[in-house]
Amino acid sequence: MKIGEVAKQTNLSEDTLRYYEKNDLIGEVPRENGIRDYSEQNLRRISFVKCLRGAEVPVEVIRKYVELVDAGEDTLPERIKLIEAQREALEQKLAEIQAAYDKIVYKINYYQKGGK
Amino acid sequence: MKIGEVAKQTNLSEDTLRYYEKNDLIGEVPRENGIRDYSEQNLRRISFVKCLRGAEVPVEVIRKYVELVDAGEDTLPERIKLIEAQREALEQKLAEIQAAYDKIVYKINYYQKGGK
DNA sequence: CCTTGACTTGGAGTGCACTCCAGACTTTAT
DNA sequence: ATAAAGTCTGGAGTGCACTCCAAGTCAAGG
Repeated sequence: MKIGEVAKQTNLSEDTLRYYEKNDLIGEVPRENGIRDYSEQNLRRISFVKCLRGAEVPVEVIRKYVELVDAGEDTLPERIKLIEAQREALEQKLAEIQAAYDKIVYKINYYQKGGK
Repeated sequence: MKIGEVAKQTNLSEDTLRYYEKNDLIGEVPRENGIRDYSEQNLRRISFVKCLRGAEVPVEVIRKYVELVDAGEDTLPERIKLIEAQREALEQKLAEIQAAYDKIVYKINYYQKGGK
């Protein structure tokens, strides 16, 4: 699948896809006459990356993670460590967003009851 | 309360506090001989701003909001509109982070059961 | 054959939210 | 009185994650 199609389907820009590739987030992308022809592999990784990026996991963290994956099985403990750290970070971010959300909902109710 | 103290208590840097002020996020800050002496008002607003920023609500949105607040009561409908939009944005972000979180937890379990 | 459109690269530019700094002033402690 | 610690301003610098661009290649249609 060529880059235009992938961009359309994932809702990522072509530039972003190239940027991810250049930063080793999606591994090797096969070419035909120099033109990218994304594999299923690539597509799965793109969707994984997109998901993590949606939660603002930094590019550098994702890069580190896929590097470990590609380095083979003996990186498992390290991978788990990395991913646990991210889990905690996400948990905290969830809590923070929830807090802001609550504050906002409270304000809406307050307003609608005719508060100052 | 002087800036150093505020910084310590809020865990924001002094630079960040000055930056927020310059960008009209916390309103007027009284001075004594040119030195900031934050009021209770100021402190409450700082904590509000900090909360929203923790959820990555853009500075510009917060600025707009406090501008409306300071403009008086007839901005209420507009305020509610703004805040509702943010509520939706936060809801979506919550969902995205939850999705990433789930994917990550899944991977951890997978790994710990001895997956590839 | 020639144009059109999708694709390539490397590198520069953008926007956001800080973050740091120089040089000056004040307040506090000795 | 003087040194040290805290604060001030304006402006420059940073890091991240894109985003845009120029100049070129390639394949398909008229």
